Amino acid sequence: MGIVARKEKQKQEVRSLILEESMKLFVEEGFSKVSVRKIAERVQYSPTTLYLYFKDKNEILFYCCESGFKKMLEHNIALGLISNPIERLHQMGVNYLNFGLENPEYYDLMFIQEAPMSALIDMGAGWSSGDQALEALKMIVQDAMDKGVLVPAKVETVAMAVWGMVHGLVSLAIRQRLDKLVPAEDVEKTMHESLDWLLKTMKKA
Amino acid sequence: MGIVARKEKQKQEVRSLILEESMKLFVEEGFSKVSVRKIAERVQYSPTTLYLYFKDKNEILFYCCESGFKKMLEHNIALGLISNPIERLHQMGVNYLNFGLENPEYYDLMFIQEAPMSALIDMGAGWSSGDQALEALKMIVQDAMDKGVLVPAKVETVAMAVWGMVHGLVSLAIRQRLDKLVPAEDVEKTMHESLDWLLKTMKKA
DNA sequence: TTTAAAAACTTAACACTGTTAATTAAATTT
DNA sequence: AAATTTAATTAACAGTGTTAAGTTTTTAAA
Repeated sequence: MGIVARKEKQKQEVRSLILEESMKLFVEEGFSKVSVRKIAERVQYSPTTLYLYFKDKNEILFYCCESGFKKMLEHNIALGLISNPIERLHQMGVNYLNFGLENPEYYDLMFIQEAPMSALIDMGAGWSSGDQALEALKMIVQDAMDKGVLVPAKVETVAMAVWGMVHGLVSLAIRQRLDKLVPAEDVEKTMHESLDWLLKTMKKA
Repeated sequence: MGIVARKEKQKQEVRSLILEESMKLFVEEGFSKVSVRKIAERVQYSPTTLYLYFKDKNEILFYCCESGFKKMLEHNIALGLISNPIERLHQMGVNYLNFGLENPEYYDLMFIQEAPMSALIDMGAGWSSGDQALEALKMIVQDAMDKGVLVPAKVETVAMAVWGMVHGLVSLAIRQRLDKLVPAEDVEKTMHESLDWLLKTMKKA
């Protein structure tokens, strides 16, 4: 069955091509400007052909999202080198803020838009990439408590608090809300100060 | 010039009618389902007539947003009764979480969507309702520091941290992300635990 | 009161959007 | 070479925000 394998490979190549061009498009022009027709034009196929490779637009966005998580995880590779769990958590937060601010379009897709989650439900799949990131967060929090540098509490509660805050900061910044609290030029700095404040505050005295 | 005044009043009545029906529509059917044509049908005008009363759809959404803030401020009236600033801050956070969870469509518009902020820029107006809410937050934080129940820090930093966290929790919940961290039935409870944790943690020992 | 001007509203249209059904073209198997 | 399967396309539906041009209604002036 060498021929059927080759066919399958070709199909995968077209899929990859569609995803690649989709991502280029939405990094260049922004999430809201991405349309099926524009993607189709880029890959030199008719718009309806995309539906032979993906269920719908949401599914395409879902896979773009996955690639965003891959990008994010790359940012966190060096994290393992930091032994102090509080410092590691801090750096993880810094990386999160930076990723969000540097890749607002990806961030939007990964954590704000509902399209990828709708696709997830339709596909009956799991949020594997996201779960991986959350697992890493919980591990660090657990580790910090085990080593006694954090006041004991339910791990999920603290993880949710930390994630909530960094996500809150990034999403408010992306959506032009934080510049209502401090001048636009101070937003990024103050975001980092807020994160510093949280970690200093939650650190066991 | 009683006649010109009456005309102006009539015009305001049509404006109000449009806004009322818009809000009904988007509370009933959700933000994403609201369209100019649907609003027009409800108010029994042609779609293009709405453009005689509002610059564009964003402007309509902006005013709906304003009414959302009014709703939110009502929730916070009883707040003045609480004298302990930490407790007041805590209750403010609880109100925020509840408002978001109970009025996801309004919350979406007020803090997640970019449409109202775009309208703001186009109109050259200020975010008066939002500013009012943020001012209240800053006041409480300042008060808490003055009374020595909070570790001293820059007010904006702490205010941003607190807002960031509650917004993060609500927006992640609304967008179906928090149920990836804890089971769906525990989301609301854990959100409140996270808030409790933050306030307990930041409280001066 | 009739006529001219101004205001209010509508129809038609443009340029988009995601998506489906029917159809044609290409590749593969018989 | 013919039949069958696969791949891709065209046409179309139902919807979106918005603008320009035309119509009706109301007001002001002659």
